[in-house]
Amino acid sequence: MPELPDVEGFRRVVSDHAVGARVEGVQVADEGVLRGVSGRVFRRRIVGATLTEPHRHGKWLVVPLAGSGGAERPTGHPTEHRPDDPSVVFHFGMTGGLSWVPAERVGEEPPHRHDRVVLRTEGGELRFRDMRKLQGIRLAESDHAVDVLLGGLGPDAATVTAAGFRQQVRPLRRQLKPALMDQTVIAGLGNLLVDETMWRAGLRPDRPTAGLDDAALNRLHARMRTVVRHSMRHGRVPANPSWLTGHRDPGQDQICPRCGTPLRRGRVGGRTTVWCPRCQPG
DNA sequence: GGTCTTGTTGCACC
DNA sequence: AGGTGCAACAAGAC
Repeated sequence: MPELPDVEGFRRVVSDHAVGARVEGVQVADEGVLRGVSGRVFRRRIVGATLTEPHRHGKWLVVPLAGSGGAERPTGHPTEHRPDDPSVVFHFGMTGGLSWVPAERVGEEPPHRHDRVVLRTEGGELRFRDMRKLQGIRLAESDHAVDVLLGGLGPDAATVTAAGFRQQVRPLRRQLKPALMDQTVIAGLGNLLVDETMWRAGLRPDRPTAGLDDAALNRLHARMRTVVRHSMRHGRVPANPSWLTGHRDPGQDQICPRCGTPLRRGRVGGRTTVWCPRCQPG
């Protein structure tokens, strides 16, 4: 599932329920989702720390910690994140997710077999579930380490300006869809969002980026922003009848909701791609 | 069995 | 250097 809007939904889960909570325990059911850190170190760093306001860049979710690891401090438990405090950094791959289970419901909601890591706080549990373990959880030791980790990403798809978008895309000489999927170009777009965006912009996914003038790039940017913002409100890419997303898959009608033409299905940039041959001519 | 999958990385190759 | 294609990661659906 997770593209930018899904990750935004996970950010809200943390923001709405877990900010200010002190981590009392960490269960690592499957160490395979921890990247670059052992379960032991991860647990030691996190237990006793307080979760602070999360932020998202593209498909990455950063949860900064206040205070870290074990030792009680004379001042009590700090609740302000400082630049040299660590952050928990999530990437959800294709099948990851984050949910909040309030303490009073923890008993009724037994662990799912794909719940890989659980952070327990007084108010409830933050559960990281991931079927395939294509990505996972990292621990960045400081804000600088977060910057290094995420430094290669392009501007976030939800906030990039038209000028920023043109600047990123214009120099490229490649197919449009793989360009937009590339997280170093624009961060946050996945397969569904990109197909939706190009369908609305009337551009074929396999057309070259070269030849798109400022007006075309501005239009593409505007469509992208509409798709991304609408999806963010839903916390996922909506399977709305007026969206390509509601028609693209076998089991759906696979008819363009705008013109009724049968949709085309193929591979572009190695990914399953759906487009309307009439609305998206060369 | 085979093929497919809403993500990313590393590598060979052009 | 920038771009492309493929395998790998892992686990399930059809």
